[in-house]
Amino acid sequence: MSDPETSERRAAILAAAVRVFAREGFHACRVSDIAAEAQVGYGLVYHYFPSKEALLDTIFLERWGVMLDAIRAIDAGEPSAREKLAAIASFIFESYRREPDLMKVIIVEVTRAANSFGARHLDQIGEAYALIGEILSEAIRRGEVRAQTDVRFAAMAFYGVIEQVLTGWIFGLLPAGEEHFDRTKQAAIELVFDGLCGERGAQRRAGA
Amino acid sequence: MSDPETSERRAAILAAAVRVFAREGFHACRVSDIAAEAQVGYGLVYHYFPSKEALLDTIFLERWGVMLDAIRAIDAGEPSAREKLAAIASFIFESYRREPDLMKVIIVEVTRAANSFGARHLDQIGEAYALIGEILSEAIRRGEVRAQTDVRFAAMAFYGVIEQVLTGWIFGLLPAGEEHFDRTKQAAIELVFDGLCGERGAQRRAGA
Amino acid sequence: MSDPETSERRAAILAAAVRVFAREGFHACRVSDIAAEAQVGYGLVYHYFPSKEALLDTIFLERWGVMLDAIRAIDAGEPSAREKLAAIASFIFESYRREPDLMKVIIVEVTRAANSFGARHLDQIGEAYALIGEILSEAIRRGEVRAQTDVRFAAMAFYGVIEQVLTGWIFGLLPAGEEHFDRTKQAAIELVFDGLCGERGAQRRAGA
Amino acid sequence: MSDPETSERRAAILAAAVRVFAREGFHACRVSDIAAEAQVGYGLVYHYFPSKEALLDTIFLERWGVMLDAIRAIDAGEPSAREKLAAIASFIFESYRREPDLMKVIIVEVTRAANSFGARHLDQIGEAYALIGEILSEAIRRGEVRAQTDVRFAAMAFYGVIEQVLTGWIFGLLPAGEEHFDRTKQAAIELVFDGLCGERGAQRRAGA
DNA sequence: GATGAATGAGATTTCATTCAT
DNA sequence: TATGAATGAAATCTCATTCAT
Repeated sequence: MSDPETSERRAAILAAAVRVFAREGFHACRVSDIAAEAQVGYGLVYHYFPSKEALLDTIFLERWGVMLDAIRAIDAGEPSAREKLAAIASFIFESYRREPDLMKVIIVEVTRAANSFGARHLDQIGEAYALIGEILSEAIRRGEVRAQTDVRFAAMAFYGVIEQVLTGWIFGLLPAGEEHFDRTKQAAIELVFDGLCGERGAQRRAGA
Repeated sequence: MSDPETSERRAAILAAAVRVFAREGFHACRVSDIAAEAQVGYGLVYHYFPSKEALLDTIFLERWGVMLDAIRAIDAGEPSAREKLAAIASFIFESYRREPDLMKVIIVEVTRAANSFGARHLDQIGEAYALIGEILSEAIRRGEVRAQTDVRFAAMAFYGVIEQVLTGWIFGLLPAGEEHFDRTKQAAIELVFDGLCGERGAQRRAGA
Repeated sequence: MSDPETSERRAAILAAAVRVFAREGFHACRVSDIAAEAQVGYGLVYHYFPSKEALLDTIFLERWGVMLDAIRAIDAGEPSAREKLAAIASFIFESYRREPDLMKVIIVEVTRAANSFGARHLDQIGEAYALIGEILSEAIRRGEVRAQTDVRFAAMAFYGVIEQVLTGWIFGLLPAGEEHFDRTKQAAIELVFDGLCGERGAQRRAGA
Repeated sequence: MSDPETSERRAAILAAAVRVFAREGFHACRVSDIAAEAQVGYGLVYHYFPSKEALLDTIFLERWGVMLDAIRAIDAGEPSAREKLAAIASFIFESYRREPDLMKVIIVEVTRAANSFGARHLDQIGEAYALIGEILSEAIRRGEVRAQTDVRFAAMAFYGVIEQVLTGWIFGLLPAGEEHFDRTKQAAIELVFDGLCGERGAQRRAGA
């Protein structure tokens, strides 16, 4: 109860920070905006977090950790690489559907911020690519995926497709309604596995 | 010669801004850093540009315009969609090879900056996706690409793969030596057209 | 026992404040540092003292009162001015030997702090000079000290010598080991009474 | 002219800082008070000085350097130790007469500030004592001063007498009018050389 | 054109103090 | 008594921008 890590107010500040970072951007917003959004005095923000940066670090680390765990669980649970990647894409798209602000903050403020937070959390970011890469390596061994595939490239490409779709949603360049999530997830998997002109993959799925 | 748009000093300031934005980030750097990099007094920056933001706007608009022109030219010149997209990927990778700082700035500071420059230049950014989308629409009509493909999605996915590779180079997560540019370009096209498990595409190219 | 003035915790807080003020300085330290040093919650500091300033006021007033009492007792008890001043110097040096932190705080944070605590406690500080001055006035009447001596000046000079020695110890500019206390006390009295070149005084004492 | 070290505005800021530090104390005053006193925007303070602390450092170092130079010159120029110390006392008292605020700042905020500026400038402060100590060592060799004198102690005591007189003036505990400077200087030298009861020294001077 | 001194709004952060428990 | 979460005034410092030269 008195553990500061589980304080309700702390959680409220974190949630407010997500909304404010998403709405105004990390650099454009002020700590007092976050405090106001959380309906607390802004001194309390500094009671729980040493700095504005620490807020974003905490948000990212917590969420990214959840994603890494999810990827590991998927890797352990699903049978084929195709289903694994589909599950990963599902998880990320579902994350966006449920918490678009959080995903926006992670992508816009961390994942591409090569000069600040991205550089700081490179290990965490790279870990995601590595996990996806391992799934692909295994798929090559099983014959699921072409042998000559560059695993590292393919992992990044797969993640790039997903992140770009998210970016499209964030910017309003791609329709984001409920009905699109599933279709887009399917399309992403199809693209990565079968390509734009691969009838075989399409047929295989049609027959299934 | 006396056209302020073509002044040598102006160009030096712009080039310096690219280097400094790439090195330190737009928010972290100071106008005086840019002036120092350009070896001019920082008052001169304000002689040529109304604000720090205008520098980044200018950098982005100029370069993005060149890219849009290139895409249009490629669209007009190449025979097949595959070759068109290959040429576009080539152009972008080549741009990075020649001017990595410039591309880093565009991707990191503009293209994903949903709350600031990205939002400001959404029309320009969207135009690129639209052009790629048109290439794909045409390809569907010609039967080059599966009919059921969601063109908007596919355009973003294609660009997402490219941007992610660039991001990998920027972060040092992907090997960036000279020899990788071509191979990666090929892999990107192959992935998008043939997918990870499409032998047909690979064979087709092997036979060519 | 239940008198808040004599509470054990209160005393612990006061003692902790002395250590912390001595170690970090009044301005540089935080109330929570004092509470941590006293091993109490920092709310308790405010239970016993109305403010951080009140802590220093209490420390100073308490100790300075002890010193004034001691001076008065010495004045009443010792026969000659020389012995009186020697006893005063002894008392102060002894105070530093036993409680260097306390004396450091009094000198550094109060006695010379012309814009804050020094000004606030000017009456108390001046009282010490006045008492010493009275001893010297009496000594002049008795012929112990030169008639033309400016008593106020001499009192301050005497105290100045003592305080400077303490400052030297505080800063580590003067050797502060046990063996130096007595020697320094003698030297201070000799200097004030006999000066640097007065053999007579030295001889007189040697003969005694 | 354009040397920032000799800028008029910079000098105005420094002079204003002296007045404000003297009037309100280093900790109690705000940088904006200094800027207002100097009649400049407070950004300019940071144009010339990196921090509020740097202002005090600069003030101290500049002035203390002048004093050390003066002491060295006096050491080289005067014949006897008595005259040397008299000249040093003169110089310091004269400094206070001409620039009481400056001397107040140096004594109150630096020379006794064991936890902040005093500690930072200990070398400079100690150098003054060392120079005075050398004068006394030489005086012992020449027989001017008792052989058994502890030089380090005596140097600090001498300086302590002077500083205490200054403190008395600062606090208004000692009369500070023009006519007192000379008398006090004489008294300080007499005290240190002849002591409170040394007729010999007094006679010697009376006869001179 | 070119410079950099000058400005001041505004941001982060600290920490003495209050107060509910 | 005792605690420490909560508050917010206030301080330092940064830096984009202006402007006199």
